[in-house]
Amino acid sequence: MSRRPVMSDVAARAGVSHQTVSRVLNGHPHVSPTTRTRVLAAIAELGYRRNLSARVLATGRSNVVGVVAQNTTLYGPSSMVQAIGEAALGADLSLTVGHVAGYDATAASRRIVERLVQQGAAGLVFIAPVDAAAEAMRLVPPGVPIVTVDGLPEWNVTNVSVDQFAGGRLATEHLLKHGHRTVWHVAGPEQWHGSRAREAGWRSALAEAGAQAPPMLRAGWSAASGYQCGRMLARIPDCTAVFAANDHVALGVMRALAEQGRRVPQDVSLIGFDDVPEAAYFHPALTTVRQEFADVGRQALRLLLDQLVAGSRTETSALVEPALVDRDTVARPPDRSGS
Amino acid sequence: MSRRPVMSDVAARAGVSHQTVSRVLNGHPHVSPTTRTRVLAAIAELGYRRNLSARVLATGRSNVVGVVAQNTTLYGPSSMVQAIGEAALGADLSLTVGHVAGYDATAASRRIVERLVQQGAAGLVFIAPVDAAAEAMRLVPPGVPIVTVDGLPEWNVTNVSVDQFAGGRLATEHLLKHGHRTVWHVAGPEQWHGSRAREAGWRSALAEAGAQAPPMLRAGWSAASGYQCGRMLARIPDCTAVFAANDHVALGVMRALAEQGRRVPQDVSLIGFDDVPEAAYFHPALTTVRQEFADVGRQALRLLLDQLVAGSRTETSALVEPALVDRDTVARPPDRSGS
DNA sequence: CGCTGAAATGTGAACGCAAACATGCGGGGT
DNA sequence: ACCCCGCATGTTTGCGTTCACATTTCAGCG
Repeated sequence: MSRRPVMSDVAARAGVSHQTVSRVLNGHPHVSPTTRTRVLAAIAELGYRRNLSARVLATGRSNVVGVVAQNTTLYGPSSMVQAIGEAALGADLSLTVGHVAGYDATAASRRIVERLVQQGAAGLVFIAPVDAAAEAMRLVPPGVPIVTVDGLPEWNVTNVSVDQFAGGRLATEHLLKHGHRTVWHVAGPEQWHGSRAREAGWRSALAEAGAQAPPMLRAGWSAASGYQCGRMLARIPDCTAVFAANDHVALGVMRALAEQGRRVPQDVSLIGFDDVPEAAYFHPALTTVRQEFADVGRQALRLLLDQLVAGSRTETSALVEPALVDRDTVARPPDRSGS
Repeated sequence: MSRRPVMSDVAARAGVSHQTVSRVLNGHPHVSPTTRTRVLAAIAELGYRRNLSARVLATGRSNVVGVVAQNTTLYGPSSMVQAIGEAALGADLSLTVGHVAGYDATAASRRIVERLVQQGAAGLVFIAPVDAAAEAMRLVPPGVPIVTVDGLPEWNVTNVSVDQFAGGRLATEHLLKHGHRTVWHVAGPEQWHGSRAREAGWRSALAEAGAQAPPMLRAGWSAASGYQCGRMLARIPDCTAVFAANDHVALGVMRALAEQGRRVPQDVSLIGFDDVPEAAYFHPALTTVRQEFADVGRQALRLLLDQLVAGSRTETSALVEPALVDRDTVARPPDRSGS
């Protein structure tokens, strides 16, 4: 018989009933040690694996949590997925990650959510830095707990994000503190909640210092788009301080600046966001605002777990504080007056 | 009733039998148009989703493929996972990704494989750039198709990888062609098959050109480790050409070189590997060997699909050719003789 | 007008497991 | 000696679906 062995095969081999096998498998009490070892031996000999579908069907419970993620090639999202994965393993949960492809995020998200729900996912984590996820979230049946990462407060679900507003302020204040009159901002894609929050933080810090906000440039998350913006900035003599959407954008800006002969940080100060591992090795080493992505992932899973045991959706939230990492790309502005 | 609706609920509502509902759901013939629309309406009204566990249990078939991946925060692995995910969505397969955490790769891989098998995965993709995966692979029951990515030929399973040996040769030859007497190599972690293959390619090209291989330095994949190696290299006046394990290592090397006042490419030529998106914006722009990760992912899924329809394991393999991307970090060696 | 057969629909079982309930067995208290 | 209780184990049922087969309906044809 080449068919995969089932519980009754094991039972027959061990000379017990299938229920005893079940008990051994689930660590139930009231199984004598000798029987247990006999059953275990039979399992090993047959190479038996229990059928999870049957188990889920019988119990009505599944310990798989679904993750809906997109842009998983980016450092942030991939770090979070990784962290969620590790945390899940620790909590004895299984993880199904749906990777939303780029072309049609809404349709793809839907399909993925549909699959996850049909699979009986016990809970869902949405890495939802853009609005596309919100719509797919509505497909989730009411009973299933949800946690969003980088979601919006008005979605009324448990959410965890880095406090990007605070991060934007931090970056801007740091530059201001060095004596820059104002700070330019190369923002990330406007669909991303994080970009908007950072922008708001930037404006807030500027306003608080009584500085006027220069026009904002719009980049993507890529070095390429940063480079484009950098070429513009390099032509603006007034521009002595730049807050970039993320580290890769900062890299692009830095490159463009260098090509135009503007030195960082002597002529222009620059600050990034994320603190990707290689940022410390840019030339010069990038001053940036660090996001603890792994921490976000862990908290997300913890909040999901809370809901799982509570048995219903709640709406607590967590904010992770970013931290400034001071390296070599921020200095005092060039002394224009020659004092 | 707050219980999730099941097929018979839909059937009752539509005034048909549960089997007719099933037929509609599965697109079977012999259902009259009017009944079909009635059933569809009932499904919509009730918000019915079919229970995938029950379906898998009944059919014995599952259309989920498992992916076992590690180091998913790295650009390469994450790109491949993403590509596999997109391809799977296109083939109407569901993907369960197990992310192996760093600390104990072997144990974690095992647990993940175990889960995937119990879940009834139809096939498995192992992103197996290190040996830890091989052991976990043995846990997979014989009937389940396997494809490895970056696996070893001696594992005797279908494998797809980038031809890293060719890549190593490509890089080395490119430097040699510019007149360098020899090429230094900062290698990646020796557990990774890719590192070893690149190293072999490097040695092969050197031997073919009659150049003597200088001692090899060992880095990780990180810019930090590249920096450490770069500090050594910067002190060696003979060293005019360096082939780095990957782009981030190259970045670290470049940084160390710059700190010691050795210019790239005037004093030292440098070549990376991978072509990460930001490599073009390093300063100077990095010459590198491009790996088409997405292509690898797609091919992996295609080969798995082939096995799925064939119904058994096969041992075909695919090799993806890397390509040299010529940018600004390679030049002729400095003219020592002063000619 | 009744017969044939295909189309449309229904019925019962099976998938592999766990939960609830049932049974047998032995030992301690009175 | 009796009963009761707790441990170890077996039996039955049901989870939600699909599959194989049974049944009904209805059109077409001799």
